[in-house]
Order: sequence, then C-alpha cells, then structure tokens
Amino acid sequence: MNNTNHPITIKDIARKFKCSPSTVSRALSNHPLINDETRKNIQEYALKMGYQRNSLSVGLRHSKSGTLGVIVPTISHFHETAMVEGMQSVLQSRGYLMTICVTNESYALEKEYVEKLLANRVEGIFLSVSQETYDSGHYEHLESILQRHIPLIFIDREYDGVEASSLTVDDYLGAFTATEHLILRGCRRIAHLKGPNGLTVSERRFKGYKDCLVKYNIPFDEELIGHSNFKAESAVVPTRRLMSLPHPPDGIFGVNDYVSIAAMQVIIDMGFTIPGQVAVIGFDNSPFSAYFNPALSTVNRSSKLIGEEAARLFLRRLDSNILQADNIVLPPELIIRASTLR
Amino acid sequence: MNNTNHPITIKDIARKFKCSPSTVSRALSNHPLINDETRKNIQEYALKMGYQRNSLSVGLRHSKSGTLGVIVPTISHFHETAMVEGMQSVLQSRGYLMTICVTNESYALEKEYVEKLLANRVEGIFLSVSQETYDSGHYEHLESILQRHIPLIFIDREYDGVEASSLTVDDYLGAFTATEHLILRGCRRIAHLKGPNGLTVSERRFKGYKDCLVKYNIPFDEELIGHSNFKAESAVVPTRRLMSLPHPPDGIFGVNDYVSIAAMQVIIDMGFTIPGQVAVIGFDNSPFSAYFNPALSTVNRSSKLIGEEAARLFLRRLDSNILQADNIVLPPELIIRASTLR
DNA sequence: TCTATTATTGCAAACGTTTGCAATGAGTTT
DNA sequence: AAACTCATTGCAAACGTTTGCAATAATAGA
Repeated sequence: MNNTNHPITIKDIARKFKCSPSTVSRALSNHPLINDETRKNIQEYALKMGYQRNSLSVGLRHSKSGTLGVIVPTISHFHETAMVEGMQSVLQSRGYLMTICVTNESYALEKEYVEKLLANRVEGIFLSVSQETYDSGHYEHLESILQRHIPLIFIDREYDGVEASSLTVDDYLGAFTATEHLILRGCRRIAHLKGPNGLTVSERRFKGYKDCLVKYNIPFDEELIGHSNFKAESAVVPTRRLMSLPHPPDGIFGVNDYVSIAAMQVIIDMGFTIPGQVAVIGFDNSPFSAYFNPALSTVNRSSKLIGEEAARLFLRRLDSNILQADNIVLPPELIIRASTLR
Repeated sequence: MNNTNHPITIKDIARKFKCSPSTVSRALSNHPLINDETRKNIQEYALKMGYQRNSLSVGLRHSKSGTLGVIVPTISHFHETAMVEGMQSVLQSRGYLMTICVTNESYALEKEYVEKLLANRVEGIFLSVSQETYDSGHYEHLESILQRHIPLIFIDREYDGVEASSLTVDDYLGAFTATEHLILRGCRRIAHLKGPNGLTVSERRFKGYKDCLVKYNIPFDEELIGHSNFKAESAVVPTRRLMSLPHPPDGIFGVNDYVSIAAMQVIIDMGFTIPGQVAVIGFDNSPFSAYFNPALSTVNRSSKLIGEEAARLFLRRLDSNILQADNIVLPPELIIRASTLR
C-alpha cells in the first residue's frame, strides 16, 4: 500500500518493472500476447500496491463510464426504492454503478440531470418522467439521449412521443380491477381518493375507476371524489367530508396505500366499521399494508420486479444491439385482505 | 443540435472558429483574459450546438468527478431513503451527482463498492457500515479512503476504529427514552422485539432498553425478548409467543415501526386491547406510523435531517479544508401517540 | 522610429489508459 | 548461413480538457 494521496498508476508500475505502460496495461487485462511470468509479476505487484485502474481515464478512452443513470421524481416511497433495489440486484454483478437523481417533479431539474448524466457518459438512463415535463410538452432533452444512442428506458411512467423502451404497470387495469372488486363485494356508492389532478398516474387510475362504474351501470358522482397529493395527511380532510355526506360511500378506492390508511383511520375514528359499513382498497401493496387493522386490500405492482425487468431490458438492449423499442406492461395483481372482506 | 452519436467537443468548436482549443476552453469558462466578442461568439455557438463538456475528461484532468458515493446496507426502508433525499436536497445545488450502492450488509460488496467509487474518483463517500464489516473487523478499505484524502462521512452507523466524521442518532438514548416512557405509563412487564443479534443497531437499542429497566428496578427477563429481522413478518411468531405467556407483557418496545405494527396486529387479533392491556412503542417514526389504529407511538430520528446535516458536514469539510473529524450525534425525539396513551 | 506595455491567443504538456502497428530477438527451417 | 516464424514488447497516438508559459499583435509612450 502506498500512503500518499496520489493513487498508484500504470506508469508507476511500468517504471518499477522497466517496461512500457502498454505492457502493464496488457498484463493487467490478461491480454493473451503477454509473457506469463511478466503478467504474474505485474499482477502481484499491482495487487500488493493496491492498484486501481482510473475509471475516468478508461471512460475517456472508450467514451463510457460504467455508470447508469436513474432519474425519478422521488425516492421517498416504497415503490421507487424497491424499483431501485431491483435494478441494483441485477446490475451489480455486471459491474455497473448507479447514479440516482431526484427531480421532485421538476422539468428544469430533470433536464439538468439528463445533461449532467450525458456529460458523464452514462451508458444508459432509466427515467420516470416528471409531471412538469408532461405538462410542458418538452422532450428535446429526451431526444438528445436517443441521438447519442444511449439506451433510454422509461420506468413506471413513459412519454408517448419518444421512441424508447418502457416498463410500466397497467395503472388503468389496476384501478379498474380494484373498483370492480369493491362492486363485486356489494359496494354501490364508491368513492375515490384521487391523486393530484393532471398527473398521468392519477388520471389513469381515475379513468379505470370511472370506466368500471360505467361497466356496472353505477352513476359517476363528482361528490364522491376526494383530492389528495399521495401523502397520508392529505386524505384526512377529504375522507372526513366523504363520510359526513348524507349518503356516505360504502366503498373507497384510494390512489395509493398511504392515502388509504389515513382514510381508514378517519373512518374508524368517526365510528364506522371497516369493511362492514365501508370497504377500503389501496394501491401499491406497501410492506405495511398487510399489518393494518383491518389489513388493507390493495393492488400489487411488484415494484422490485419492475426494476429487475428494466435492468434486464437494458442488458438485452446492450447484448443484442437491437435498437427497436420494447414496451413491456406488467399486469397488476389484486391483493384481497380484510378491509374489503364482506 | 448535431444528430450524430458523437457529441460535439471543444475541438470541433475550435475548428469552426479557426482558433485553438485553449481559447474555446477559456471562453466557455469565462476566463477574464479572453476577448469579449470571441467569448460571446463561442458561447452562443456552443449553446446552439448543445455542447456539453465531457466530465470524464475534466475529471481526469483534475482527478475529480463531481460525484459523491453513498454506500448503505439497504434502501428499502423509509429511514435510508429519507436520508438520501436529505443529502440530495443539499447537494443538488452544488452540482454533485450521487452514486448509490446497496451492500445488503455484505462486507465483500462494501469493499468492492468502495474500490469502485475510489476508481471513479468520487469526491466524498457517505457510508453506513454493513454488519459483516463490523463482524469481520476489516477496515482497510476505509483507511484507503482516508489515505486518498477523500472525505469519509459515516451516516447512521460509524466504525469506531476509523478517524472519520460521523452523523448518527443516539440509538441507545432513543431506546432508553422509549422504554422509560412505557414505564412512566405504568407498564411493569415490558417486552422487547429485538433486531438481529450482533447488529450494532440492535444491540444499542437492546442495551438502552435493559439499562432503563435497571434504572427503574425492573428485573430483566430473557423470556420477554423476541427476535426479529426488522421486517414486519418476522415479529408475528415472537409476539404470539409473548402474548401467550402465563404473564404476558403489558408493554412492548419494538426495534422499529415495522416490527411494532406487526406486533400490534397480532395483539389485537388475540383479543388484547392497545394500549389498555398492552402499550406498544416503535422506532423510526415512519410515515405510516401515525395512521395505525391505534396510532403508533415511536421515536423519531429525523432521517431527512441526518442526510441534510451529513451533506453540510461534507461541504464544510471541503470549504474549510479541515481534516479533523467531526462527530455529530443527533438526539432522538419521543413521539407519543395513542398506542401508549393510558 | 524604437521600445515598452498590454491584450489576446496559441503551444504543448499533462491527466491515465488503451491499442494498432512496428520492432525486437530468439528459435526454427531449409 | 540465410530466411523465416513466432512470441513478446514498445512506440505513439488518441480520448477531451485545462493551464503555465511563450508568442503575437496592437497600442502607447519616449
């Protein structure tokens, strides 16, 4: 081990062995045209001195960095972290590092991060498009990724105008199924705690909910829609309003599990029974959802699997050099627990 | 915009303006000794062509990468993600990217990631030491970080033998306070759902619990210790056992919120009342804990704040060039909710 | 007109690695 | 002994940028 702050380089080793850097480079990368003994000596010495090849240099040479970029609106929820864990579990063995960027739904930040990742010569980008980007209609920053022939993979949220691979879960179907489940359990007055207006995820689930009502000839009632921002707290007031209606709902579909548990708490506090008087179903199958009282029915979108599959999509893209976009939609899975068992 | 896959370089611009790369470089970095008009022309052109300086190249030149490394055992829990978000929120404005590595408590992976991050010339490393590393007693990989004069900041879990800054929450105190709270609420037979044996976090909380019992002259009873792996599911069987004892506990301190909610579910299912017959308190103040039924008392360790403070520690370290380690211990905060209100 | 000053630019090396090609030397063949 | 093959190594350029120093040109001063 050297104990300067300057890491040992290939040149240092070359000097030591009175050979050229090329030889050292080849010895270290097991080039066949190198003398076995030379190779052995060099490798041993390199190991002893704690040699580490400089990735920046290698990256510069090859215009590659061994790094992948992940851009997501947030990582504070179970869903995103599970996705990231899924990706890591697949990509770790291939030696990739992952750079994670949180946009907070901001277009400006998303653009900035894309540029920075490109400047860093990442070898692929996993992107969950921010809401502001949808709203702004801008996608030049995404095109510039494709122009450089860097694999772009949409996770969770895609951008229709852009020809890239994507891996999503069918939100619409999930919402439809959840609503249908409530109906089949006898609910006739079904409320929905919706996500932020305009956000694609919210709207898709909202549509799934509405279309399902139509299918079963249940009139849609604007009064039964509550507005949340995905956080538990934001569901409290809307739920209280819903349950204070002259005809309170007998079923509630929450846009995610956080919103749904907050709703359950309010409902119970107000003296209603779950699922007796009101059935509640959420979305995400968060790890806490099974331990509520009553346990929360929900829709599983196998977050970790999305991450794993996205990673595999990327690897396949690399190996086969296929440029054609691959759009995979995973089916959601209904998880039935006590909160709807009636 | 050029539409080749080869990004435009400083040389391309130089060719276009029939000047040297040096001039372009200086123009783009607002060097004072450059003609105003030249600068303007070059900057405009660069912008128009979507020029992006190659970070690898710059990094190579300066042996810096504009990237920070974060190594954590897992990111699947609220605590870790909130920390990461905290860091991002502080570091984003300074232009740093963050590379995140998940070790799964493996020493081998931790070592590998450290090496890779060093090879990538990260400018700082935030590390939450893996359990295997503690057990193995190895810390050469950590020393090699310091040797290179790269700021190393322990988050959440530090390693005593290594002279580096750290930012932790006082687990012992948190556990002590939680236990004390139960005692003050009249609990006399207090069980503890412990984390994995040998894991520092588990043992510290365990010790806080035990020492508190001693202080209040409550005999420690091995029988009242249940074993979990931090996950909700793992608490089910131990809790069932506890509540089936001839003298079941009248208070339970769970090593984290997941474990505690699972315990609550079991307790309620078995027909006990919370907090009437059993009071329950958790640890972490996870976002779902407030919405349980009853709402879970817990210990807040302001995860996001840890991340923010860790980031600021890093920045201070950079600005002042102080090498002396800075060990900050944040106080935990008792959050009292319905599950212990009796 | 000649020198001194200033403003602007270019040269070239450096960061650490990789790699096509040429060069070396030893051994083999005829 | 000459020509050849083969194994091993070195040379040098390249990746894209930065920067100390030298060079140039233009301007001012004497």
